[in-house]
Amino acid sequence: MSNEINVLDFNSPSKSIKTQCSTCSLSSLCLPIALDNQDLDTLDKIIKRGRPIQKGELLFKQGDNFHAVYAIRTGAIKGYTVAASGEEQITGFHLASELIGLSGYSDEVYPLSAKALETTTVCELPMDKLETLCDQIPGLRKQIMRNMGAEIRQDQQMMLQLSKKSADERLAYFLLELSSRFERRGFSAKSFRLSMSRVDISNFLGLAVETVSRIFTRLQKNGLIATEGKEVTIVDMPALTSMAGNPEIQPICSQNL
Amino acid sequence: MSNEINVLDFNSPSKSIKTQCSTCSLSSLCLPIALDNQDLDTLDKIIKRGRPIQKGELLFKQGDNFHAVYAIRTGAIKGYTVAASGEEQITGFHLASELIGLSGYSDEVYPLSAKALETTTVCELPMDKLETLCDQIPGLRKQIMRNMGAEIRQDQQMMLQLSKKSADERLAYFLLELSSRFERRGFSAKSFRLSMSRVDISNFLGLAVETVSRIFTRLQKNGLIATEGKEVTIVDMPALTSMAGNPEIQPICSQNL
DNA sequence: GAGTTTTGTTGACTTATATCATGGTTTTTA
DNA sequence: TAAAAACCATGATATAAGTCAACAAAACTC
Repeated sequence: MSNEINVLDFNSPSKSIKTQCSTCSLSSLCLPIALDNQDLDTLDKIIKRGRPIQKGELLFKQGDNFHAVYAIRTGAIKGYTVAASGEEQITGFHLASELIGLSGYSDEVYPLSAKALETTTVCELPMDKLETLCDQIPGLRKQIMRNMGAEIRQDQQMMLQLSKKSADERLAYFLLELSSRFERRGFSAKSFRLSMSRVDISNFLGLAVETVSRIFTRLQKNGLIATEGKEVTIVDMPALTSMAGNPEIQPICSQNL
Repeated sequence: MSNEINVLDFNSPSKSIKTQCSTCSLSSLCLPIALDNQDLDTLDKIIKRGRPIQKGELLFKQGDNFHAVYAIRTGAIKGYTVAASGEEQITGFHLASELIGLSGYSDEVYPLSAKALETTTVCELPMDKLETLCDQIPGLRKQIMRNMGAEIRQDQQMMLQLSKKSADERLAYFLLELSSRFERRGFSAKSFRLSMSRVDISNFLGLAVETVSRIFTRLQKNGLIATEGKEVTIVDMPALTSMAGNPEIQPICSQNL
């Protein structure tokens, strides 16, 4: 079973484990970007590669003890917070090569839950080990702090979207932002699959599902996009961009959180 | 002039500088919380204490080269991002003992501007020096990462507010959150001065000024608060709390960003 | 692969909040 | 300290987006 192979990988000699990270197609996007071979090797040793988590399963739950951060290898994760009153707010969608969980750092517990949108595999970085490494490898510490900085920047960008932009602008922004993230990963910027439901999108954007649905329909009628279920094709990129109101889409950064 | 005295302080022998941090009334809230005397001393040496900045002055500007983070000693700062389209979004108000600027870490430039809401004094922590210290003092590194984690958590909390809560709930939340931050600093939780304008509040909360104004008036009529200009007194704390919809106000953390 | 559940679309109607307009305060500046 | 500017309050009106309702189309499940 692949499960056992993973476990074996984890316990095999460092050389073969190192191959894992250094041959990983995400290596230029994921954490090790600034690390030399020896540091990579050291990092490799602490990474746990477990069985894939299925759609709907939780990677961690709001309030859980903060014990690890996760790098997504394949699949997609949604992060969401639940208010005391029960309202849920999706705080972000996380794709392959992105890190999730660092916000647990401040409180020793995760302030959000993370749920798989499809079958997903992750690299688990246990905090106790990562802490030690951070103090040994300055490059790693920097990389992680950059990551956190990027998340702050992005969340604040989202605050602007939520409080100042119209429904149209928000959805256009959402599509463009996804497009740019797929492109960075070597996928098509024009055609991709939305792994999240319309409900998830509407929740994330602070809109009603019906509104999102209507905008999707209108975008199609106006020839800006084409959709077939969850498959989206951007037909008129300039028009979509102008509809988003000239957004700053991910202004260069080592990580898209 | 006080300006020169500050410069002198900065260049005086370490013992006297150390006194600065260790006698600072904010020391239990600010960065050094987890540091022993020797580490405190080391940290002290890199801190620049410049002249106060006046109301309306910028501490740094969006796009500026990221060269320092700032701990606020007295006064208040607003942080805000400006979209390409010109809309401004206030991302947070920062009070004494809080840190600002860490989000610049990811991009080498500040992704927001920071403007003084009143005359404000800050401790400047130059990044080049702070970087080095982070690699020498694990406690300092942890403290800063906690800080960043807290800011992420808080921004995501704000996303929920902006996308799921009514105008009433947002304003109630805002007042309670400020109240709790003042209390942590040893000030009254019931009575405090809003250093920001109604326009700033409305911008932060994603509302029109008029809406904020009306809610202030209504809260007074209903006996939940009393106001006199920018002075606010919370009269019926339970009612205000229930109006906010049982929010989680700052669930314990070493830093309020 | 028929039935059940979830997800998505569309229309009619409502509502919370924005906008516009005006006047009164407070603060700043000259 | 008078004039200007910025800030705050309140009413009347408009509108973007929410809610409710009904149905269509996927996606599970037994």
